[in-house]
Amino acid sequence: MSDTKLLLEMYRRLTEEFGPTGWWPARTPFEVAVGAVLTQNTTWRNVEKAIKNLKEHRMLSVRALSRAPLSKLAQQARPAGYYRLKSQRLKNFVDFLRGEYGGSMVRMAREPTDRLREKLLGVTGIGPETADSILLYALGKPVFVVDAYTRRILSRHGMVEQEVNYEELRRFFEQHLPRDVSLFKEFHALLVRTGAQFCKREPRCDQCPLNFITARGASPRGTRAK
DNA sequence: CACCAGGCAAGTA
DNA sequence: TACTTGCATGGT
Repeated sequence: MSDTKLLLEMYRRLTEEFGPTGWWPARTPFEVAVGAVLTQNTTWRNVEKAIKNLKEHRMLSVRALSRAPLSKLAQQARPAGYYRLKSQRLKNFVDFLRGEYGGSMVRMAREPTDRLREKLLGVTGIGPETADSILLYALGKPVFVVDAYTRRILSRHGMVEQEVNYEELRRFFEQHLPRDVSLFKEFHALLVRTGAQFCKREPRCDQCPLNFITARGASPRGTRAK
């Protein structure tokens, strides 16, 4: 089976299992970007608390985040973990957004995707996954987001090498899938959902909707991605 | 109690 | 370039 067919079959089964996820949950593109920073190496559950704090203190806007003292921002970001780092990273992003695009996500979205991606990666605290999450989920650009679960799931099923780097894995999806923003959004969300439920340190591959993949040297038991 | 979560940058050799 | 370490709360 071709990689394309296999990926689409994975997607079909995951959709069948979980239905549409509707990810990313946020009211505005800016809120997506804030969430993307806060969720670095952190469960969404903890991020929700931080977002809620920011909302309750009316700090979830470009202006408010820009004006707020770092210490106050850090206080609200606390439940998301790494809060001193992340509050500074939010500041970095907002400074960038204001400096380059007058604080407008809409204006930022007009930048050609490749160039914008490079510029986002230049902001301290925004790495590949955070940049791509902003591009895809906040701005609707056709960029596939890769994360730890994506790598773990694909390598465990023998579809890529375990040591595949971020760019290679991203290209794998973008080359083998139709260039469809809704598909990219939903597929990545489903991979995370599946990973979180079935692919943790004690994998439950017998219950995983992806366990139909057996013909590619899959070694689902005991293989840890890290 | 130990371990880990949807990363990232900075330091070392 | 390749590897290591710090960052931090909250859930299991």
